[in-house]
Amino acid sequence: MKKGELTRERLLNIAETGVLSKGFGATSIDEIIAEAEITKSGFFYHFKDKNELALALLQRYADTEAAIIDSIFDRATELDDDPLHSLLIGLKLFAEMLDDLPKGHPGCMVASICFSERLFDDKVLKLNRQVILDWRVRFRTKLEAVAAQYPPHDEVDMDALADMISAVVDGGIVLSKVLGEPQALGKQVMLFRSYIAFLFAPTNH
Amino acid sequence: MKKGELTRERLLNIAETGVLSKGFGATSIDEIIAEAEITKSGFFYHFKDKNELALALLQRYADTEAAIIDSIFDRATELDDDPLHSLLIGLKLFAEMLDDLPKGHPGCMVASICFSERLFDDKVLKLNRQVILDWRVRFRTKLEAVAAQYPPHDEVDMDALADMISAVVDGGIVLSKVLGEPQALGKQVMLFRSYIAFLFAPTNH
DNA sequence: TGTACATCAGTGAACGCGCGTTCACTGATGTAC
DNA sequence: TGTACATCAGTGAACGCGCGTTCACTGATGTAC
Repeated sequence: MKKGELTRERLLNIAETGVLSKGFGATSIDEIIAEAEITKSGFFYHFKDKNELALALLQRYADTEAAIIDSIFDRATELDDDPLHSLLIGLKLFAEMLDDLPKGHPGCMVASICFSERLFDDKVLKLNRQVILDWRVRFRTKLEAVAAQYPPHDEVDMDALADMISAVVDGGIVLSKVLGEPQALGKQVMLFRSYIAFLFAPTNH
Repeated sequence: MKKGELTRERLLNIAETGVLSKGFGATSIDEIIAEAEITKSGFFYHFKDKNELALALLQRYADTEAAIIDSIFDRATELDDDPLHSLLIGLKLFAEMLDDLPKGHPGCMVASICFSERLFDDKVLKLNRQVILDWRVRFRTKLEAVAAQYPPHDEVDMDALADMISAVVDGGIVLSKVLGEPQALGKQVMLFRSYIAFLFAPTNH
């Protein structure tokens, strides 16, 4: 990796922790460059303005999160190839991973951006939307595979059900942060898992 | 109501819509006073600084939300005094109310404050925590009444289950805002309701 | 292998605007005697 | 009923700081011939 890319990456790392803990508006460029030990003009060499920083930040965040989720659920499929069981295993692994983060999940970029909308241009807002929609597709596929084999015991909108994982994670992050209880997030994911288990439970016959 | 209280209330209303749509940091005093048609010093006559505004805003928000929730669930108890049925009715009424809000739920004050922590002093953060804990107690009581009569079919942490309504609402608000789908929030509440129905479903015997 | 030029990865100084906050003052309303 | 004073609900002007952004410049590295 070239020198410039390294600096850029360092700037993104510092910005990320700032944004996730304090929000985007409260994370100033001055603060980022102070920690990165670079001048302000150096920052603007890498990002033409703050919007471009937000875009890069969100993009990177979405990519790494997606990779983590995929690896977890791939592992779950390795352990059991039944769609329902592998989904339940995946959700448990996911919850455990969230619990193992030493200081709790650092917060969700999507929600963070969502609550300071006005500071961003259309590109950022569209990408934010896309991130949620990607999660929807990702889980919808799994849920449909489950539903094909285990008919659900309640009429549910599959898109909404797929979105529920995003909602529970985002809501769980809020809980964790506000209460100061890092394990709150993992517990919420386990409750969602419990719901999935009921919804698709095999009928005894 | 005296003249001063009226102005104060107007300031709070304007500030509230600002904070809920754009976040606290992005809602400036200049903007609030412009809409209220008052001078800046007039604003500082009512609130000694921006933190005091946040505190008043959060307090008022929590109170009115609590009143709405209580009236909905009181109504539900009127309709059916069985604890499970009344909870399910209450959740349905709640979801319908959320769907009927013309532009969707304006956003959650708690989450909004949560994502710009650093701008607030301890008082505000403590109150934010208290609001979540109040919701916990409120729902925990209902859930325990249900559990006493209908043993749950899964071992669940009652506090976490009570918190789940907060998580689902906050997460649902994020979904609604980011996707631009106002009905997303109501759907999430209905999914939570579906979970409650499974969890406490009477056993056929 | 040496020179000329281009690109990379920044520096340093300045700017202007918006923001929260302060402070001395004021006209209208309420209260005491 | 009239006067004196106090409180209420603000006004108007100024301040200083931090913020995002710009612009002219520069030393180090890479590339062409």
